[in-house]
Amino acid sequence: MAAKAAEKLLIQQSSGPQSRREILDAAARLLKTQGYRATTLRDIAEAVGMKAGSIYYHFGSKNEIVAAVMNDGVDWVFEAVTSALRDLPSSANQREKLVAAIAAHLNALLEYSDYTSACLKSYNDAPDEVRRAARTHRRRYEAIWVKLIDEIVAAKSSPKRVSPDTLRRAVLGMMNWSPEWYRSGRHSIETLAKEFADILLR
Amino acid sequence: MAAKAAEKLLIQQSSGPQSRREILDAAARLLKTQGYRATTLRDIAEAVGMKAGSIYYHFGSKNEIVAAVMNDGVDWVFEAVTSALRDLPSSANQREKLVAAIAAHLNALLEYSDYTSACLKSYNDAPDEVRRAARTHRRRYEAIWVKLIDEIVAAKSSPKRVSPDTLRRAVLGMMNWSPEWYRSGRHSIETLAKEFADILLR
DNA sequence: CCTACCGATCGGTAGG
DNA sequence: CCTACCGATCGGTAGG
Repeated sequence: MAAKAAEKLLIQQSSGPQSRREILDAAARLLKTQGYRATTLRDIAEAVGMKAGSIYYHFGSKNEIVAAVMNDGVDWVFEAVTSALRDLPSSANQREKLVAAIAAHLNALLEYSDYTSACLKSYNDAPDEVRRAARTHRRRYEAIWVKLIDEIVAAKSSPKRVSPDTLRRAVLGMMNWSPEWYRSGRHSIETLAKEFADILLR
Repeated sequence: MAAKAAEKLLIQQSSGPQSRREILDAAARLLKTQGYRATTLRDIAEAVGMKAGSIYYHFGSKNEIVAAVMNDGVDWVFEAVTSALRDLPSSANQREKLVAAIAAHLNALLEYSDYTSACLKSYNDAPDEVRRAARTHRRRYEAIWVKLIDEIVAAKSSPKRVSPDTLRRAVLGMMNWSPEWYRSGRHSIETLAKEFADILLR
């Protein structure tokens, strides 16, 4: 009896880890456009062809889904920028490093990763419990920019009288504001990265 | 009978325009911290010591309140930047104009106007009907920055190879991202404005 | 993984 | 300006 019930469950559900990822993909896509409050479990369920209650077979709560999306989103852009810097020749100068980092960040945010843009869009509206979970990831990512900008300032490649904190906040602001105006196809991320670097460097 | 009912109404309500403005003030304060979806009519009503249904004595809908806040918020920062530029001596150079405009914008966004920050926070989550109403105001405001940045680029005071569009989006991004990290008292808007201008100018 | 449902809350309305 | 209420919708649960 119990075995038969278990068998029935196996037929009704898709392969476990796969639908988990499908749910996160759908949630990321909805979160990046609608934000935390407007994205309902019913929206997510419908996007993956499920009923609302079935989501709880894969996740314990809406916030667990949102937290997973946000953490993955930060980790994704962390990996993108880290590997972009790692792939640079050791002869690369400050400007080339900065352009590579900006391009990788913009690419994750604007083209590649619904997860990264979902995090940016939803972070401030998510409850404290979710934000606390994401904070560790965010700090790890921001450390990349602290180091990069500090190096630039130390090498006197940045404008005089501008503190490292302000310079870092400026570049993050320029980049993270871009979803407000960027249109895929109409703008080139490589060109934007070079322009942003030209603004920031002396 | 009808006169007596009207008299009773007059006793129960505060003076009309005043509570209208109180409602908008409360809505602006809630919208700037919680955003469009999380700000409920019950929140707004409670903040002004009313019951939820009574709000409809002053406004036709939640969206009417939100639209009024957003339009006022853009008009406020428009006036702040316009008068800051007007008050400059005619001998003012590009850098002084840019610093004045940035300081006025940051001041409205970070210190003075709940309405301006409410608009920034809520615009993307508000329904189309509200955004359409605000769009006219936003375009009028953005025209200030188009003109200012175009003048700077024409005077060759900006970095080479950076288009006016990108330079304008960069400064707006730097400024509009500031609510993410700015802490009143710990940062000086005057200092920030000068640093931002130093980043943007050659 | 679905059906059926719960309590809470939302924007808004009727009637006074 | 309040009381009392409406239909819709939310996150979440029980039971299969």
